[in-house]
Order: sequence, then structure tokens, then C-alpha cells
Amino acid sequence: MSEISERVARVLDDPEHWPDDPKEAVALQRRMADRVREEPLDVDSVRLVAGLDVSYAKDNTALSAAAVVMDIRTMEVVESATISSEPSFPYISGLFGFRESPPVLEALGRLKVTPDVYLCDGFGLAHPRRFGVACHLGVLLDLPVVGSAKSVLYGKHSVPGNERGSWTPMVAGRSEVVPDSRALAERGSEVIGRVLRTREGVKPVYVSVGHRVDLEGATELVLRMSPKYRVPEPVRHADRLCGEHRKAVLAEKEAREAGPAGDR
DNA sequence: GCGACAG
DNA sequence: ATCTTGTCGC
Repeated sequence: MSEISERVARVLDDPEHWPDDPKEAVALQRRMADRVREEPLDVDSVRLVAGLDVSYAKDNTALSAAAVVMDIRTMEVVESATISSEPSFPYISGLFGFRESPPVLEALGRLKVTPDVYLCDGFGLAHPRRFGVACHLGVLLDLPVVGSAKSVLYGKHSVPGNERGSWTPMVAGRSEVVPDSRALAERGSEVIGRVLRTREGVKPVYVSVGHRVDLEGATELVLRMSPKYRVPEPVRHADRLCGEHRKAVLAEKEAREAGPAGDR
């Protein structure tokens, strides 16, 4: 059993981590948020990057999760893992980690290789309680995690320039687009993430620290892993994979229910 | 109280 | 997130 599998099993088996009441979940978030640490991330020393994502059925009765590991130098997929399960926590904006972490952890537990850093589809510190899903996974595993989201939940920001690589800071506060968030950041407002243009002329992504990375390194990693498309490649691959996996599982189930005795 | 609300 | 057809642009 790999190192990551052991950590995953330990975390999933501990009922303390999985409240079923949203009220409890918020209290747990506040406690866990104190354990988030920021560390320098040297992107040049990174080799394997894991992208994580979950796909849900419309009726909310099934889900699939995927972890895709890519080599940052060749941009080739090194390994991927998928699982299927059922949602164990409702979708509540702000409590995303409780819904998304269990399936993601299960997928991670199936990996043979050990990624250097993890990229997830959602926020880290750019969260009302500074505890988005990237922080959640990071703290549970005590591993480096970066959050990269496609829309905003919380924070003030201005619009970055149109060129790839251009970015503006996100600062704490109710979600709002402001004329100049750099000025706010310079006046000492809490910086919680960055709005990053990964592709010229295309809507930016929202990058934030999950755990054991810094914002500069997180930004560089997301930009490097998005050479062609808006969403970082490992997350794009994970997104496609878990979507396909969920449909395959559904097709299997329907075939089973249509003719369990075999129709021939 | 009201609106907003990652995936 | 999911469901879903066509359509606009490089």
C-alpha cells in the first residue's frame, strides 16, 4: 500500500472528519482553518501534478471522482484513477469540502504514484471562512494543494489584463468586482487569492492557496499547467474522466436492470 | 430581512 | 454540477 493510500484510509475512517449536520460542519471548518499553513512552492522542483474532480448525476443519486497525475515537464498523463459512489453530504455553497472530499480521497487512494502537488477545482483560502475544498483536502492529508476555481464565491477583485499570465489580487470581502484590487491589497487588505488569465481573451480562473503552497507558486503552477486551455490540464482531464466514468457506470446499471437474467 | 451562493 | 441544440469565431 502506498503512502498516500494509508493517509487516505486513515482520514476516511475517522468519523470526526465527517459530520452530517451543516451546523457541525461549519464549526469543524473553523477549527480546521487554523491548521492551514502557507509554504513556498518551488514549481521548478515539481514533477508530478494531480488534478482532481467529481461528476454528479442530475438526480443526485450517484457520482464519480477522478484523479489524473501529469508530468509537468512532458505534460503527459502518468496515471489516472476513478471511483464511483453516492453523495454523502448535500451541496451547500461554503461547505463544498464535506461533499467533495470523500470521493476525491477514494480516487487518490487508488494511485500508485505519489504526486508532488494537487490541483483541485474550487477554492482554498478564497472562502468566507478561509477554508475551501483545497484547504480541506490539504489539511486532511497534510499535503500541498492548490485551488483553481471557474467562478467567484467570495472576495473583491478587479479584472486582469487580456494577455495570458495577467492577474489581479482577490481581497477579503463580499464578492464584488472593483476598479483596482491592487490598490486595496497595497492598503493592507487580506489577500486571499488571484484572478489569473490563463488564456488570452478568455474568462480568467480564480487561484488560491489550499495548503502548504504559497500564492506565487500556486499562480505559477496553474499558469504552467494551462498552456492551451483556460482550465489547468490535470483538472480538465479529471473532469472529462469522471464524467465518462459516471456515464459508463450508469449504462452498466441500466443494462443490469433491463436484463439481469441475460437477454439472449 | 434580503440577496448571493465554488461544484 | 447536470441537461441540451445550435451557433459564432478562429
